[in-house]
Amino acid sequence: MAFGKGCHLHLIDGSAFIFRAYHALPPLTRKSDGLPIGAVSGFCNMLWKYIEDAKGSDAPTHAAVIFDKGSHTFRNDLYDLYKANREEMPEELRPQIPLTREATKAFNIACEEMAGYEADDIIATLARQAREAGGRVTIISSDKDLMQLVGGGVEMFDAMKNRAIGPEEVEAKFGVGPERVIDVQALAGDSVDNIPGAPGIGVKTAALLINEYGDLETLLARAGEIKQPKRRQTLIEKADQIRLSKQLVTLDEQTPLEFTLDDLELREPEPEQLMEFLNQMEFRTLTRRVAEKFGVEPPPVIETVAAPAASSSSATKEPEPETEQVPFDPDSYVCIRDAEELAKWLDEARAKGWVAVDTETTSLDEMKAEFVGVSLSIEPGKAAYIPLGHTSGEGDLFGGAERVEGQMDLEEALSLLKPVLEDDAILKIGQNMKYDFKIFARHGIRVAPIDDTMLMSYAMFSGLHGHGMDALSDRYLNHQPIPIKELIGSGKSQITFDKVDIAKATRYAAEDADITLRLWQMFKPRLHREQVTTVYETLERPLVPVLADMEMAGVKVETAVLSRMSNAFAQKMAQLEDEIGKIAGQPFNVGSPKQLGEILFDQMGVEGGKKGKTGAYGTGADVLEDVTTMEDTNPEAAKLAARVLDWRQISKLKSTYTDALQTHVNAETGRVHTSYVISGANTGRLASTDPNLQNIPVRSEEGRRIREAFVAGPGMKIVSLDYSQIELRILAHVADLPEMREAFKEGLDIHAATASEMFDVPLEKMTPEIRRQAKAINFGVIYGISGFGLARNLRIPRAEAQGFIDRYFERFPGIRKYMDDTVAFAKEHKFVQTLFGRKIHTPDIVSKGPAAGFAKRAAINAPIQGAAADIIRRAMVRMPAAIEGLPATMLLQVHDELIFEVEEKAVDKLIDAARATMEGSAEPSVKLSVPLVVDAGQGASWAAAH
DNA sequence: AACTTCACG
DNA sequence: GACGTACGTGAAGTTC
Repeated sequence: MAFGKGCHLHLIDGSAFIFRAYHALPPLTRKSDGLPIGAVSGFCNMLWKYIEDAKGSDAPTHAAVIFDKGSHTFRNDLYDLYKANREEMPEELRPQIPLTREATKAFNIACEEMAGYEADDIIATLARQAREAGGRVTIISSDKDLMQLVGGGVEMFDAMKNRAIGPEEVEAKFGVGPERVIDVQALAGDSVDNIPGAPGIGVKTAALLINEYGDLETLLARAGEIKQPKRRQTLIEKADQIRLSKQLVTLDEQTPLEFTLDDLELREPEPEQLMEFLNQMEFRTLTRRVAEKFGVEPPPVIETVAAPAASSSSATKEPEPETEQVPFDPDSYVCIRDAEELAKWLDEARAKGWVAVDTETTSLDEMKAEFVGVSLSIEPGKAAYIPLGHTSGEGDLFGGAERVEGQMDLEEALSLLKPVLEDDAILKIGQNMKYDFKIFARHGIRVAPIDDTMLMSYAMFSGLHGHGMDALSDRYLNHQPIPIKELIGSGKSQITFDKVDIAKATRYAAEDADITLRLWQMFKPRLHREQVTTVYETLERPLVPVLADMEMAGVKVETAVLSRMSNAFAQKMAQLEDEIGKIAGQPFNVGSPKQLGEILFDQMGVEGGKKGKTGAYGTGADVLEDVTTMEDTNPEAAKLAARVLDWRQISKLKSTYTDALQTHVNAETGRVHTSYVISGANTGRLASTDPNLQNIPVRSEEGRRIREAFVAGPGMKIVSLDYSQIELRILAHVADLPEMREAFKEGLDIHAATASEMFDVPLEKMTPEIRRQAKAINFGVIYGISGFGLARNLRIPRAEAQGFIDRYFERFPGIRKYMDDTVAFAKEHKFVQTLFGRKIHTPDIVSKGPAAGFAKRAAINAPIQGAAADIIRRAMVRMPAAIEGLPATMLLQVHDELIFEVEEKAVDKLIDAARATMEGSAEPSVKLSVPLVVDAGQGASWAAAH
């Protein structure tokens, strides 16, 4: 039926329905997999009720549900702060948005949206068209922004209050008729949508003014006549802002729609289609109601395996894929070679609200990597690869290799990808997203929002297995991906990805995106079941952009300083080698523990045993140190050991630091860019690689000088802030040690205070030796103390060490309870937890033999080390906002320390802001019973800042 | 690739 | 009664 006179169009504001449903209902989840489903449930119930209610005498002939699409509209182009203070869409809600589209279609109601326009604009346009065609319109919404449309056959209906909104109701709200609503809104502004309006003028005053002058333009033209000086001044000065506001609140009645009113003709739901959807969502009640209504049998209820309340994770292979899995088919993957095809895929991503993304590049180093291709996946089995930088031939000094035909232009592809990658209504899913984030960031694209399957795995399964894609695919999808080696080879003959044939690359790269999407679909609901959603969302995921920015910033390193040190070290080493050769009676490779062992123990007759599976002599520093004490029995060996120790120290500094660091200086930036592995340590700590900047020497005077090469740029300073004794403070809190808590509150030297408590020595009579022993015990406790270990560390008899430990437990009874409770918890659950909910799995806790001992100590240590890691992660996530506007950059993290580069004049401000953020970062999640204290230092170099 | 050693918190 | 033991990392060099 063509739309015309006598027709009645119902327009449902879909977004309003969704939000109302979301906020009205408790957070329901789908039973079979834990998918959040509350908003969809509410949405369906509202639609059903609407259909039932709409059947009276005034029934609609045409109807549509209108949705917003994306968040960027033409209004953002007019005013970049439009809706800028909108809160992020709740995490639980995001995956439900596409489902509400599906629900609408299942109800057989037209479902419309339009990129670049708000739902309100589509509603305005349809209302105008219907009005002009002589029909009537009812807008199902109570949104005040739609009230400008009321009149001339258009009215609104508030479904919650069950009342119509006509011209009288609009006038009651705005003080003017519908035709002047936008004038009032332009003046009054709107804090929700961040429309500025005229400062100091609200709806009441606006209506007064409009009623007096007739309309907005007249008012602005005659603003000079206004008596109140403040009001007059505002209207004159802010006229532009008010006109802009009017533009923003005015709905676009000329939205270019791709459908007509006739397409919206109301249809009865198809019972089967509808029930299949409802059943899939596992809405039992509604499914039954619908079945009754249509007089058909409800479909069989989906068998659900109730999710266990506690964690169900185990070290064994998961039998997860219960439902039929779409088979992997590399031949089905699409190779995207032109803009039309890419646009098609991106539209599907928009419709779904998510897309898995993976990049292929020429290097593992994100700071050097060039784009070779991008792969996308929208649903399991459906993936595509966009080749962008494949080359052939060798290339030479004068020209790059030849570009392979049939590839999109990189810039063109990126310009199409950018709006999707930055659209906050489209979730970008990746495996190790920090890598892809950095590649895109270097091309001016900030990917957001994101999900990362590697980090999901880390949050759920830390301690159980690795989180690389191959391992996850094998374990959870029972699928072995194409090994990268098959494409690029290995070792010396390895090639870069751009040299890979496009057809092969498509099969490999698209598969990665496919796997990532499948893993995500499996992991997302499981985060809830494992109760680590908050950990993932507050401690893992938000770290991705923060770390990416730190890594991209890099730290300035003076190669000249390092080079000078290298030369000095080389000289010293040669000298020592010479001496060592003379003592040994023959030259040998000092760097070879095997040769050294044979010379020391076989030729020079030092008493000492073999160890290790290989049967080689142990020649570690502790062994050699023992040998140096044999001046009386074997003076030659003692001397040799001492020289070797010196040589080893210098060799280490040279090869690992002064030499290697220089090779890591990026040619373009002149700085060193480390890479942090978020899932690197089981406890929640980060790991730093390529190069590792978390183990730059500091303990020895010689080594510490390497930090002099880590410098600030001109006019800048290096600032270092570190948590003081954070692990002991956490121990004092979690193990409930009142004496230690008090010591921290009083700001005492904690090791001295411990010594005083243990050995009954007053603080003023403390000796360095007693304090040293107490310090060793304090650390021992954190590591899961044993008499043997403490004895070795302090080089005292085992019985004496055990005596210390007994005494410690006696004085701090909370310690023993903490240890016992933690181990018992680990045995029961096979994991331990930090204060912030991070889980660290300890499957070996039940094994027999030495592994059990390791697992036990790891279980004792993990909640402490892990909580400290959580605390600094929280600080890092908050840091960008905390130091916003300051000329400062966060550069490095070293477990309990954050390092910044700051303009000299802002050093004090930076320290204040960063310290406050760090000291307060446990809150509000955890209120510690001990204060967190942060020490700060500054200087031209890292050495000076420490 | 495994092992040893040693740098850091 | 014996066995092995501090917790968490990454990199370089040697050996197999």
